[in-house]
Amino acid sequence: MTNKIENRKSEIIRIAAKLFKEKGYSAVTMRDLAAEMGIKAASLYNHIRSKEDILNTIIISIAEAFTDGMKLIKASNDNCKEKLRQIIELHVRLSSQNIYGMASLNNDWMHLQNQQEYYKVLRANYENDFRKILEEGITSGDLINVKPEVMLFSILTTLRSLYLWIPKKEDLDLQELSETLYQILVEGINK
Amino acid sequence: MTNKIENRKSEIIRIAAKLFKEKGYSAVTMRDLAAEMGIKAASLYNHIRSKEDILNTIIISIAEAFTDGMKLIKASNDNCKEKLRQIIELHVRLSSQNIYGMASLNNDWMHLQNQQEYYKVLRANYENDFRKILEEGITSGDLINVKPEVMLFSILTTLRSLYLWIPKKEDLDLQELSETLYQILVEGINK
DNA sequence: TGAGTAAACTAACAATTGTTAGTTAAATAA
DNA sequence: TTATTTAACTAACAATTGTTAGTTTACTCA
Repeated sequence: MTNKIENRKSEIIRIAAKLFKEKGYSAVTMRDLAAEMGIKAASLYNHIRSKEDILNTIIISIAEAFTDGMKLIKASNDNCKEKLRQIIELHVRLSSQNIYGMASLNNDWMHLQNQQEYYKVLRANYENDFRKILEEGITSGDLINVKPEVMLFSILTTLRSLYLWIPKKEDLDLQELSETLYQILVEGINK
Repeated sequence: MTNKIENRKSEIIRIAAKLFKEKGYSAVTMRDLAAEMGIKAASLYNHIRSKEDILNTIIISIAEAFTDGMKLIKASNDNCKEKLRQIIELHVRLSSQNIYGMASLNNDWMHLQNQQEYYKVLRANYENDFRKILEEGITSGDLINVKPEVMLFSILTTLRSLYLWIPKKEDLDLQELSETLYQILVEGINK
């Protein structure tokens, strides 16, 4: 059954993502990964094509999930601030579901070879969609008139770093986190 | 003269930091670095002790600069929001002065060996000082009553990622950037 | 001029890298 | 039972890694 192979492959990719988060893609050897799996390095190749193949799978699947999420938000008729709330929820959800993989997405995309250009297109499109939402908010008067590029940078880097922080809080309610982040990012911390 | 050695050593460290930013510490070989310097790999060792020595120098010097900056801010009698303004200015200044090195500080500290514990102490102290300033602001009623941990995470990750973004804007006035960031991070983007 | 030094070089090293080839043991399907 | 598949193994490879040893070139200063 292809199913069993896929399960084992998924397991390898999950463990690999964990190691990539701890040390970065380049510092993790196939022998490290194999040891963590309790097998020999050569055995990994029964399940995956190459080390880079693992990185491809990790990064592209998450990048496409963000693309899909943004597509839904874009298509809705909600106003700017409601869209921002949904973007925050999207990041909280995907980051909590891919705590390990988000590290590769943020820090190791430059080690992609075949898929690097595709990844960059997805990322650029995502940022453009995000920027447009902010610009609409400024135009409509919902948001303050500040350079949207700085807004985008500020909010997006916070959301992109969630993976570093979510696992530290076991008592964390994700919906509550989304709301707190909305408050801080959109309404500020000033009283 | 020690001066000439130091100059050449500084040059190596600067180029190394640039390469580390592009590919990460582990993916940069001593031959890559030498090629970028126009010399052979073995020649590097007339100036530096080891690859790790380069990383130590890059990371620790910046981490200590942040520690020094925070010490001054802590010691002042300014109120919470004024301290926040100064912290933002500190990050903008040090990030613009160390665009390459900030990447190592953020992403490659785990490859430190001798100095890793020292680095972690500096970082933990910095975060604690930052958190206390936020907690004082909440207590005094200057800031909204939201978990300081989430505030800290949100603001600090934005500031820590400045190095990714500052170089893209050549027309950027750093004082203006600090003010815009203060507005976004403290007062929010909601109108 | 001669001594000392800074900074490059060539050659080599032992260890580690990702990966392939071929084999074997156990589970599954006929 | 027999045949097939899954998933591990051993052994080895060519390339690359950080680093050392020893040498050479060119500049500085007494």
